[in-house]
Amino acid sequence: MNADLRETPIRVERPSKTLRELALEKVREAIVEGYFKPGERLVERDLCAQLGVSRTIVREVLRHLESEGLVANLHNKGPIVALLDLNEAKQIYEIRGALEGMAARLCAERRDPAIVKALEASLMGIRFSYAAKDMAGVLGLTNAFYQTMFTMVGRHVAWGVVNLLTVRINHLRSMTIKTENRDVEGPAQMERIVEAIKRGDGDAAHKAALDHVARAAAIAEALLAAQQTHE
Amino acid sequence: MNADLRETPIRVERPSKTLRELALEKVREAIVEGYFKPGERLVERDLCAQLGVSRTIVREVLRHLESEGLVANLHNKGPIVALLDLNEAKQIYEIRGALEGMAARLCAERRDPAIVKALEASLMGIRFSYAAKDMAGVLGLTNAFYQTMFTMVGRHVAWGVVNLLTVRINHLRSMTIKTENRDVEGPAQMERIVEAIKRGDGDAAHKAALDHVARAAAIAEALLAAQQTHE
DNA sequence: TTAGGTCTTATGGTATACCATAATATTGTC
DNA sequence: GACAATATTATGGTATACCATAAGACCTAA
Repeated sequence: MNADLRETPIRVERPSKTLRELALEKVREAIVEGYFKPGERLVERDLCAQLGVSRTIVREVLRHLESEGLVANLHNKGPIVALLDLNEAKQIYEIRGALEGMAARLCAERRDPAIVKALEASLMGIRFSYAAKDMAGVLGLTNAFYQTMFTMVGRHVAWGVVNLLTVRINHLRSMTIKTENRDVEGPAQMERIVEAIKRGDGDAAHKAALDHVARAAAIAEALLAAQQTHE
Repeated sequence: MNADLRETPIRVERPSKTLRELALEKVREAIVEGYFKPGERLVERDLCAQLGVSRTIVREVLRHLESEGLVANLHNKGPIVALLDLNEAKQIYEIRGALEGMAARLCAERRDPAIVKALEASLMGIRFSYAAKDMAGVLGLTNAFYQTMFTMVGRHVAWGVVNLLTVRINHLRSMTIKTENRDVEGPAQMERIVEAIKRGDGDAAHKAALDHVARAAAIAEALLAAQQTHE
């Protein structure tokens, strides 16, 4: 079927999602949003009761999330929500820096006004969400910002990698975006990325992206350190 | 139990692997080694018969491999060994470049003779394997080379990412290492990485790592192009 | 009160059953 | 021989059963 027919109004709809797919989304979101906390046991029979599905579904969901790094399976403890120590968090920020820097550079070199427009739209939405104190919106739109960066230069594999890693530090991210002055500083840093992309400066875009992630990593490190001090 | 007792000689050994863990290793290896070919259907009942396990085990293994990107699950086709097109392969090489470049730089900056020694040992083994026409050895030791680079600077998360991606292009890699002159050129390029690390030159190590991956990507692209021409 | 032994329960590992639907094979008609 | 209709088989989706073992509760003796 050529491209012309792909969008035809008579096209048969994609089948509904399986129970397993729905359950996977639910559990992943419950972990990412903090409903299930790091270190918390994920007892199969409890999940069955909560989700209203069989153990087959639950086990398959757990296998998937294990592979994604969101769940850890310990031989004498059963599955738990994966913990994330400071060292791992730092490494994740570092990898993001390497890949987001690469994507920013490619965006700048592409010299496509559509990219700039899309990024500016996301950034505007981020500012708006901050103003409305909508932190879920801030996170979601920040994801959209980066997804735009990666996908508009055709890097969906790298986006997949970044996405998987970012999900693992979502709790940290939801903390860093709330720190004092981050509502101003964060968007300002992202604007520097966009400006560099706008003027086609690959090096500057790369550096701005690295700086932004490095700053977020520093804030996360301070938060984790404070958290351990208070315990 | 404090750290002193953790390494005690009376410590109880870790339990044997579950059937699922064993099956996962088998299927992953069968895919990576080419026993199951890209695009080939992975019929659950067939896998049960081949592995000698129940559908529960097989399904959980498939879920895991799906998450790793080695298996694709299509709604009207069932699970298949994931195909890899040229575009995705190129992106994987690019990501490897970004991360391996980062690791090489960190190795150089660490200025640790143990790193150089370990890398030289892997490289020697690679050369020896080439001489013995042991391609499995070449692949394995190349993995060891990079695993050393990442883990000796404490980047196990990045190594995990690179490993997952590399597994997806293993078939391509087993082809690129066999191309004419690659037995000389490959190790020579890797030696440039090691030399830069030895003299503590981060920029040079970074560049050498990027060059090496870029060259491998170019060879892979040529191979894929030739493959499509012959079809 | 503590420690050891015993009993009970919780839980993950693994297998199998059943169903719905898609795919394939077969049959009949033109 | 081609095509449509029908029957059969293959296959993934999902649930449940059963087991072994670990964890926890409880009891008893010192």
